Amino acid sequence: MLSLTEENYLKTIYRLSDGGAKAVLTNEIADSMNTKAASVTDMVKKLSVKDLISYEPYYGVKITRLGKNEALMVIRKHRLWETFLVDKLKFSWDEVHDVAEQLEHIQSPLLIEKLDEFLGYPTADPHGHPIPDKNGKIQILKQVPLSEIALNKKAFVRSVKDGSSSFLQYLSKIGIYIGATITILERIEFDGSLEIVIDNKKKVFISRDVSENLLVTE
Amino acid sequence: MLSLTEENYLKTIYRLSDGGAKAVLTNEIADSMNTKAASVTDMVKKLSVKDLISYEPYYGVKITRLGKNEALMVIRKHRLWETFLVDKLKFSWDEVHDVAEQLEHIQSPLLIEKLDEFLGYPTADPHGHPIPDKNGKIQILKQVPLSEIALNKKAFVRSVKDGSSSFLQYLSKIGIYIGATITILERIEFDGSLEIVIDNKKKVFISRDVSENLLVTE
DNA sequence: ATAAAAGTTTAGGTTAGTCTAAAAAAATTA
DNA sequence: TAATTTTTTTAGACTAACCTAAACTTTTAT
Ligand SMILES: [Mn+2]
Ligand SMILES: [Mn+2]
Ligand SMILES: [Mn+2]
Ligand SMILES: [Mn+2]
Repeated sequence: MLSLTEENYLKTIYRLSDGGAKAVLTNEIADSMNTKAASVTDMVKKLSVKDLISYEPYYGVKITRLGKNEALMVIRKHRLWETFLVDKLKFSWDEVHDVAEQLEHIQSPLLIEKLDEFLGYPTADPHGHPIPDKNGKIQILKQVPLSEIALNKKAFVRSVKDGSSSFLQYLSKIGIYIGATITILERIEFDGSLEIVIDNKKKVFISRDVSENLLVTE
Repeated sequence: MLSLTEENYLKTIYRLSDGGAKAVLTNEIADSMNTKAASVTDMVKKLSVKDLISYEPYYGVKITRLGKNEALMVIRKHRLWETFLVDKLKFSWDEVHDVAEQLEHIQSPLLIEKLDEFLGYPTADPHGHPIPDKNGKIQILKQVPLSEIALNKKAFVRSVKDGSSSFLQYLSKIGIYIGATITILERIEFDGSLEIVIDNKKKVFISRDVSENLLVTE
């Protein structure tokens, strides 16, 4: 069984490698986890011995099938718990991440099975992120940043790229939520900001940065 | 903030001291936690510095008001989680303890507040044990072991003294649950075992040991 | 192609929590 | 009361996860 720390490393490596596609460098992991490169080197050696990643000194690490599966199970737990917190306990979507970061490490297959059932086998968490099923299968929806949508085309908000509290709180404040309808009225040449209308009702201006972190479908 | 280990020590000391009443010896703690006396000595020094217990070498430890409150908050979390697992996720009462042992260490006052509300502010867990409120107040019900009840008097099962899986599974098997009605038909002189009738329907024999671990009210 | 810079690993330490074995204190027994 | 046994503490070590500083590779720049 993996330690809390090992689980966190695997999750980070999985994310930084874009789901196992590319190799990840020591410093990337260190930056992402707020640790030092020397600590990362120690840990990747450990994970390597357990066949969760393959590690070649100076060349970074690649996650193995085994490691990928472990990472997906942690992500599954994280997102199921976030869904529980929002759907059942009435947390707002900007309050759940830190608590889920703790809950994701609870070890009990039965608990996750029953939680999943209790929630009605959800396929996405409160931020629109897909929830892997018990076999690690993820339902992938092709989404694009709002910034790439043409003028006057209706788009539906599906997920957020950045899940930080401040971003989520800002979205709530201006009336954007998962499922909202957005139409771009004007694209400002100068800074790439957009004038949009939300749910055919509310007109607001959003920065390029915001539009790039909103993923939508047409 | 307390570590998981510190929380577990405090909970154990609280329990072994009968809620703070009496002093607890090093070896009692060691036995109860499956550690060694030397480890306990180290930890009680640490807890003592934090004013959670008072410790005099060779004389055992007494829990302070502060330590008692911390212990009660861990117990509160443990019992709320057990209630959640049984009431919402449909765990059976013999499956919840080990998972709650993990969940009790999640740090989030908001989570516990919302969980309590979601469960309808329960006052007892699935084993009939009282749930401290957010101020640490416990509702005490005077209960007696079934072994002390007179013949042919109706008694209601309120809680179990022993919460082990095997005991709980046995109770379920013979039809005893929290709230069940029990009447003693005969007390066997030889070994103190009892012939009882459950819910005015089912007659069974139970050992003295079982009758001493069932707490009832008349 | 060599020197400088950047990135990574190694060496050696720290802390929390654990252990065993030895020393010390308290309790029990003769 | 003195000897023995039991309990507790101290001393010294171990592991997981972290750190800083130094050494070593790899990359980039001259
Ligand atoms: Mn999250
Ligand atoms: Mn985590
Ligand atoms: Mn329990
Ligand atoms: Mn615990």
